[in-house]
Amino acid sequence: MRLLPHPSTENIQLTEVLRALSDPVRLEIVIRLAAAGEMTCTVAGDDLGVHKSTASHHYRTLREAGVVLTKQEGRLKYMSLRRDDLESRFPGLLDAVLTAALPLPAGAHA
Amino acid sequence: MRLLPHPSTENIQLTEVLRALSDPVRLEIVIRLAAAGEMTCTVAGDDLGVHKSTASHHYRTLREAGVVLTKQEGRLKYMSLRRDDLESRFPGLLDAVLTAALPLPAGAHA
DNA sequence: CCTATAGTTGGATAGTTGTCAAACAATAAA
DNA sequence: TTTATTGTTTGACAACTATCCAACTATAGG
Repeated sequence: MRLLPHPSTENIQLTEVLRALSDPVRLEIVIRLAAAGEMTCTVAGDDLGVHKSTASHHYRTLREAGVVLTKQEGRLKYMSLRRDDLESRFPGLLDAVLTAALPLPAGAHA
Repeated sequence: MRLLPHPSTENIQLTEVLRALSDPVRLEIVIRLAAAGEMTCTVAGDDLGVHKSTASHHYRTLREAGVVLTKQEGRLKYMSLRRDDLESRFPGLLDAVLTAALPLPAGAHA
């Protein structure tokens, strides 16, 4: 099992995180990771409407911004949200973005 | 007093807000507005290290993203954060960004 | 070894962005 | 009316971005 290069928690920059999340394709990937937890690039990038190489660039952007953690096992690469790291660095930020991005669950009352 | 064109609250888009906030110069402007409330463009843009025309473009970006409200009085333009609009549209988002962007106040205990 | 799978890399391209400089517009004040 | 102030617009330009396609790498399985 190999870990790809990532920024350390204290080196995650706010503007880079915001920028990473500001692209609709990347935001969708983050939403999927939030809902399903760890998943391979293929699954995360399924039906995104972009070429696989484009998706690959987005994976890298998310990883380099410190939003996701990527580890390789065999020929698969697993991505997951760095929830704890982001929460400790920027409390409430990821939750606020996910709340804003997700449709309100059915049955939720205002 | 004239109001410049702004997106309505329900038309504020998450990705556009995130993108607007992802530039260091614009984030600094937002931080100043959060600290001092309404202020003129000149004051908001003082010592940003960019040309005034560059700052002007950033004002427009913030306005068009729905982050700030701009009204003209005489030859001055006053900008203010659309805190309530952003809070109702994306609860907790602006606060999380400001908390992340601001240095911890002296005397605050972890 | 051969083939399929998973994902990255590099090239090309079209569009966007941040920046400055210079000119402009609009209001206020002398 | 003339001048100063406030901010925008336009043009230019370099840098960056999102995208696709084709080629590539690496691992797994026959």
